[in-house]
Amino acid sequence: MARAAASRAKTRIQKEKTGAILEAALEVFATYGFRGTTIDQIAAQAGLSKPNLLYYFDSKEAIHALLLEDLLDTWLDPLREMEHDGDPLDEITGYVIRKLEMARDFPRESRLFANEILQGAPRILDQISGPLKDLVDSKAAIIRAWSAEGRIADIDPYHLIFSIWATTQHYADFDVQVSVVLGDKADTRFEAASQYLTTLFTKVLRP
Amino acid sequence: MARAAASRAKTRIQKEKTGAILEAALEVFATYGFRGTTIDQIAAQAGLSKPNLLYYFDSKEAIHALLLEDLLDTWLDPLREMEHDGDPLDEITGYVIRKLEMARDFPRESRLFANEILQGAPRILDQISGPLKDLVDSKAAIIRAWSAEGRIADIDPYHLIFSIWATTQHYADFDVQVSVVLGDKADTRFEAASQYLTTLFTKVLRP
DNA sequence: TTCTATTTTGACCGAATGGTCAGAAAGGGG
DNA sequence: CCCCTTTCTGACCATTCGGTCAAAATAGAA
Repeated sequence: MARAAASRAKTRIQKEKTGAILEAALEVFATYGFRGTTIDQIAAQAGLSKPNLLYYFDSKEAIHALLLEDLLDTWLDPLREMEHDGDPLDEITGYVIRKLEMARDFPRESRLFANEILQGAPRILDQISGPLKDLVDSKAAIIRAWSAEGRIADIDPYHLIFSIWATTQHYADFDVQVSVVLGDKADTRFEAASQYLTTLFTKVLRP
Repeated sequence: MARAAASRAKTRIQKEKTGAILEAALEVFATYGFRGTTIDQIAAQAGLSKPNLLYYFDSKEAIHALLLEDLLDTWLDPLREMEHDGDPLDEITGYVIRKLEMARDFPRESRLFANEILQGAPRILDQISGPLKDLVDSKAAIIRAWSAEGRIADIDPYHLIFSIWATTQHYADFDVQVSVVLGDKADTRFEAASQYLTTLFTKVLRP
């Protein structure tokens, strides 16, 4: 059967096909959102017939839910790495760089997340108000401590984090606009962004 | 008839109904994107029957196109106001503030734009590579001139503009996330953002 | 009040969509 | 090669979707 989200594939074919389906679904969901995506679209992208796809996943929701679950699992890893030990400036600019690398290497995941939030995050609201908020609270406390110790400037840690999210994810979510505006400089946009953002946050944080 | 986009309403009823339709469509398109939105949804939100809505607009595309046209017309106004005369720092932080006010007062317009870009901007690509790029190029030249004159720091004007767009629009497009993470501080998020972003860009631009 | 132009509705249509199912076609261990 | 399991397909179904149309209801100027 392989129904019920094919929780984790067993046979060779199951691994291949579920992988292809998730890959295809990520592409389509990231572009058109949940409601704007059709099963036929995903199936075509994955090179399967619709009934064949539905042999591996019970429904469109099931695919989307699995993608979101996998995403949320790794989405916050870069932030988790930021620790109180070590140089504050290095920790924060390191986080910025890791986040920018994620925008470069996993733009579809970034767009999937953006789409979900734009729709009001109906399926992941509890993940945001739970684990995500908790993590941000704990890291905000670290940043506040650094400020109190005079090791970085005195700034609002929450809005600092928002501005890191915004500036880095922008290069994934708004890539079309960024590339068109940059014209022939578009091919080096991530190197330029890396340098620009490092400078930006260094200046912001300097005590 | 009132067909063909009802270019500009004549009768009292036409003004009321086309206004209600566009208002409702903005709400729904901004949340679900073009393909994720149904005519019935817009009609219900506007308090009309579907055939009645289609009496005022030829198609779903027609409504969406008119919304985007109106949006693009005013979307870049805050940037246009930035001029070479006047204090560079005031000009740029003023732009940041105006952009943030737009995020606060017109979040649906911001989300509509975000949705369109996420989908690859299929309907407004020529607007972006044309007027938008031209405007950005001209303002980037002004910023570069300010840098050359030593009146602000030497930074990449394009990525500066991107970071302004990203940080301000974030408060509209990701409002759900921002509000949840801020918790009981959410009600003052725009005042706090205004202060934070002013500080941020002031530090970045100081020579 | 009358009369016409405007507005609204219900009934309808073809296509698309999410999903099912019985059976045919492979896979692959023994 | 056999035989059971896994995989795949075409045909089908109910619902939703975008959109049409003729006719009924309503505005509102004269």
